[in-house]
Amino acid sequence: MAQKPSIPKGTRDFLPLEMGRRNYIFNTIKKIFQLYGYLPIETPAMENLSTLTGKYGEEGDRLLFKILNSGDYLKKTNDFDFKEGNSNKLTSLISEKGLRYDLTVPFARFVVQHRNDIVFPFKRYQIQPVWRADKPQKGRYREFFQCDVDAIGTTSLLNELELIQIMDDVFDTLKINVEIKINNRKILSGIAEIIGFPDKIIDITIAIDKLDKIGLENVNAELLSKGISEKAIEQLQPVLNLSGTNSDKILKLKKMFSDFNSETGLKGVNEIETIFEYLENIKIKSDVTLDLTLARGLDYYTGAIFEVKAKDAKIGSICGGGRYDNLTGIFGLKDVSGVGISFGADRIYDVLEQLNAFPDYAVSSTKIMFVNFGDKEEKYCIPLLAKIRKAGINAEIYPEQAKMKKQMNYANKKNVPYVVLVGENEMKQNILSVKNMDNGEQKSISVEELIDMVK
RNA sequence: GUGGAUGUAGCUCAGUUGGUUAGAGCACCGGAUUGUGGUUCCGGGGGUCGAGGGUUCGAGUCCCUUCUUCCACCCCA
Repeated sequence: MAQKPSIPKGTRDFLPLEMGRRNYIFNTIKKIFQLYGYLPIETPAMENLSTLTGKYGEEGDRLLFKILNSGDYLKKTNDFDFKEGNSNKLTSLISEKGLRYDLTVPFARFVVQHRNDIVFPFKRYQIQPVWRADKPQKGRYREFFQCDVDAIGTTSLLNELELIQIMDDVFDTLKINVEIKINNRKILSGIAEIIGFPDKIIDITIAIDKLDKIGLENVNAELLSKGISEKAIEQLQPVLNLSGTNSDKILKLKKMFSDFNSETGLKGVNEIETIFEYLENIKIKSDVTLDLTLARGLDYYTGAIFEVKAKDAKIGSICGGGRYDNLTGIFGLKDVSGVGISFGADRIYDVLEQLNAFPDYAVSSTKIMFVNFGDKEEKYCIPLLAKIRKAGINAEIYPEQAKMKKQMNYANKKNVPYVVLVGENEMKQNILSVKNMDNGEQKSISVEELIDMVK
């Protein structure tokens, strides 16, 4: 019985047209990464679960795709495990591998494992799919591509600057208007410290991250429900209402942190200030704004955090990242700081589609097609084809001796600009009848002339 | 994980208060036209009406379950 073909929820097939467009995105990103001296690496689709779990917070663990052990995957379990109903424990017994959730954690693992084979500071880029067991919706897929750039083994803020330049370059080249938001985890820590709830930093950041979405009142309500005192929330208000230019904000924050003697907060502000100082000397097309409500959920960020939003399209962030001081520590390599960002290729695709901003790039497909008239003609055409291909021109011969109409139709649908007809007459005279599919004109020329014409 | 909408031909969709053999456009295949495509005309193939169960003389249509896709929340690229 024929079954209806389908693919898993949240995954997609890509047609040739879509692949052309996707490659346009990947190629521009890749080119810019290389321009800044980053080198490519790849890591496997699956990692040991021990590498992945606990790195993305509770929510992240839930979204990990786990792979069932091969063979009799139940052999390590017993009746008690099932009766107990502890699915976390059960999972560890039947699954030891999972699909990667992002490219940053596998990269940290990679750095530790290959520390003797790479040169520090190590600048790498990586363009590969990642998987999340999320519920799919607009701009959210279960399999999607991330394009990561990270510099690891250096605390220099020049890296942060470079990443901003890369973001600006990429979106300028792709012609997407964006706002680059920047913040610093140390500032957020400083604030949590000042208001007396340093342990609640995660709850606080998640709440204020929602400010532009749910409004000030709801944020305050959420903070209260997370056990933050009213007095502390009161203290937080000037921060939430912080406005003005980037330098205004920096000045106000500086004052606040020195008044309250918060070393961490001050350090964060200084970092931000340095980055903005760097930016003064170069041209950046995108808006770069200091946004204190930018929190980002990932637990491992310790310094700068970035997020990019498209101004003219309604979709989540299309790029994000930050600095992590101790990601390699979990794998046994201490004191290696890194910073990186990740471009969401699939969302960028959606934005470009919404904006109708894909260029009319030349699809690199067949330029010349030979019509197939019969056995004798086939044999005559084969060396001609070889010659054309040798000259670097994409060419093909219709593989069957089908009706003219069918062959012409094929060429037409594939947008082949030139069709070559070689029958008895042409063979006798040693010429080709070449039809221009745009205007329908046809002329008799030699192979050499054809090559010159198409080249 | 929570809530809402959705599903009819390969695609986009009609289908009356439940009533004969479920339709259209596009796409596909063939012919008009055996060495000339994109236009036109004529013809043709294609459906477990998402799946399973129920109500009914009778279900694409009503009810239940389940799955898919989309949207919102959570979270995120």
